[in-house]
Amino acid sequence: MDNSEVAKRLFEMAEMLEFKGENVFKIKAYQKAARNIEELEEDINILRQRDELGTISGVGEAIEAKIKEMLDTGTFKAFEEIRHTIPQDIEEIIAVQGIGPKTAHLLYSKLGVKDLQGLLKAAEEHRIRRIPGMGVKTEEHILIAAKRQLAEGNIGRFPLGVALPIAEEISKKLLDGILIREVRIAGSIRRWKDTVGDIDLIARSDEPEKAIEVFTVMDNMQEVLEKGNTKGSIIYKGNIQVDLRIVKDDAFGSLLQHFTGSKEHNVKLRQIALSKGFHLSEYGLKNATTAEQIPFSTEHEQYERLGLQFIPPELREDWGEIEAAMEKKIPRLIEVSDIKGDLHVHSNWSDGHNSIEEMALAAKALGYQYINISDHSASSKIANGLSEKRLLDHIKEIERLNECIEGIRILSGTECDILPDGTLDYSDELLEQLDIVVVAVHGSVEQDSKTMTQRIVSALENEHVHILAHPTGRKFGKRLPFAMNMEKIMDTALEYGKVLEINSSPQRLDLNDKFAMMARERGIKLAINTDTHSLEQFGNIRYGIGTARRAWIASNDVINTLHLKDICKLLGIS
DNA sequence: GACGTAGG
DNA sequence: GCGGCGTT
DNA sequence: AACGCCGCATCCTACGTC
Repeated sequence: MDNSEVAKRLFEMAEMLEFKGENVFKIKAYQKAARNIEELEEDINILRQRDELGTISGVGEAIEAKIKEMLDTGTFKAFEEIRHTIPQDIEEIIAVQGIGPKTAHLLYSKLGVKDLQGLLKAAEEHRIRRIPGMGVKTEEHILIAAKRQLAEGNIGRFPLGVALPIAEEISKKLLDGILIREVRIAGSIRRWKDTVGDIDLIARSDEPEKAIEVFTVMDNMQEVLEKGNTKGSIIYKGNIQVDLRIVKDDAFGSLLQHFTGSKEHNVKLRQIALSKGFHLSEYGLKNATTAEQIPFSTEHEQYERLGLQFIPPELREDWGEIEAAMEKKIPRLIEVSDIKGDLHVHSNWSDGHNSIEEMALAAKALGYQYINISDHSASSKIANGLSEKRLLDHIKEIERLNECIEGIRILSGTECDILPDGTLDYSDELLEQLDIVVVAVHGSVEQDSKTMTQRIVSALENEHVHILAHPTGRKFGKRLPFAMNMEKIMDTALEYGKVLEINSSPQRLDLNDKFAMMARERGIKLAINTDTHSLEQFGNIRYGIGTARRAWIASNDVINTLHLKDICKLLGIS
């Protein structure tokens, strides 16, 4: 077992103890030990060999013995014993809105509820309201929440590309009335996380209660979860939860910061505040001795008061940004306006909707200096991929257009399939005639890790290749990432000077934040492209930029921030 | 007012 | 359950 | 050195129910 597996077991143990209603501090002790093991630099097996398990903070006599047992046998007795006393599907019950470990345990011990179906039945038969402590309202809520949980297509998290447009739509509607002056999207959407659990909004209003009221009766509202003085919570069309929070204007910055999170970032900020003698909350700082409240109308002021440089929302994950901000070492992150061209664009020659000319003019209108028309290659039959002959015509057409369109350079490219054996879909002679060669895996996506890795490595070794598009192939709700060894692929990309793509399509966002960070740390250059198939999809660039910012990426890590002249020089384009 | 749940 | 503290 | 005692709580807040 490695560190994370040991930590996971300890976390599970804590959860089970919580369900059992064990001593809170005991639960916390397990969680603390697990957290510290997770963050450990060294391999726990090596610590064990040196008999230094006890030096891990939070690991005492009892947990040390359990870790040893785990390292030897893969589990420990106390874990197995307690597991048999707890129903298997308890997690799906705790996942129901409004039910936590205490209620789950109560329902189990009094009614024998051990899975979602049982919960539904208990609610329908009105058995829940008879338990002391539970009432009619609680039962009604459980019934609705359990049904929602069981509903078809309930996936829990939503791709950012689904949630953000809904958040924008709701924000606009809320601003229609006169009660609400300003709405801001907060939470994980504001941090540009690739999937989000809910939509978090904050607003400014002189009459918070009325504003919340308006929110809870808005169009497409399906269910009201909460309606208070400063906060409302609804289920919106599409089964997505939306929370709205309102505070007075003077604390708007504090609220925005709080509701943007992440939770881990907030906890750390609050610890810093404590060390300076303050309590931090969504209302601002409170002097620990005098209880004086200090609200902040902007996030900038609040960070500054804590002795920190301003931290962009995308970095607020407790991935080292707070330490960097203390030393004033937050980098200047890439922005949409840094992008000078799009290197992955489709036209109606393959599966795009618009002509090359239309795409070029749209890009020019965005202020781009160049686009790479990268239509599919012959093997992508469904995508109307270009035969060798059609590719030659494609090249000629681009030549012709470049002569008559001013103000933007159309690069002649391809999105060439990497065939299952690692060879490319076009001959080297043909690839040589192109300005930019983008390669990607499309078919045979089920290959095992070794084969897939070698397939991509072979492609990257080809001297004509410039960019690997959507490297992991994932598509939200449709396809998991390929089985592949990303380390090896990155090693190869670095060795051969190849560029990895951050594909901005909101169903892909591939590379994701973590892999993009890994690439940046290794010094691999990136390209942030839209993979657009229509004029509107150029707008997806914001998703790719958001992902890049989460990876701490700066303008100079990305090749399509270069001016036309410089990118031509870099890629050897005449 | 206590408790449980949920939110970042 | 951990770990710092005072006590023996 | 061994033992028992006791505070701890990754932070701070809102809402609904009983």
